[in-house]
Amino acid sequence: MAYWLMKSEPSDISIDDLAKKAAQTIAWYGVRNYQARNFMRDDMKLGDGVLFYHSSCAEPGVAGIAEVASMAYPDETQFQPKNKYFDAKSTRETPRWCNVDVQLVKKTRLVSLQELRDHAQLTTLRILQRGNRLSITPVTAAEWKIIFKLAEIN
DNA sequence: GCCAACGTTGGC
DNA sequence: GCCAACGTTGGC
Repeated sequence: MAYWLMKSEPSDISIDDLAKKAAQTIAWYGVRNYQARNFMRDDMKLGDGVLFYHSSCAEPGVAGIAEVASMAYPDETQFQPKNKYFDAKSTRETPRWCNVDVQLVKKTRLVSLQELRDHAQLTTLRILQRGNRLSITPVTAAEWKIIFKLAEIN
């Protein structure tokens, strides 16, 4: 079992939006970075743990726990000409982009970016590294355990 | 809105 | 295949 941190802009899809979806599940569409895509396509497995992270907002941080709910499959938005994620170079025969489904496990208190930064044992967390912009990053079991516990403290 | 950091594109 | 220009990300 692997663990991941997945960024979402709450103005697009927040943890509360996810909670309102059918089966509290969404397709993680819109990833247009090869490294992030490869994580979904090559490494994600059903049941992998996901830290649902709010980015580009007033209070960036981990907002809840989710899990990988499907294996990767073609991202539908790449085929939709009016969609902002449309990719003219992608075809049904050889799709370029894929996504997994992500299902909410539970909303937690917000574990802020600052709190993550301040934690002595989280200095290795990928999103805290200088210049990291990847929207999907692996999380170690040790990091997961720490953040999971932090989120539990209400 | 700024800006640092990084990824992608495309001319050569 | 190099690399300058450009676009995007995301915290502040």
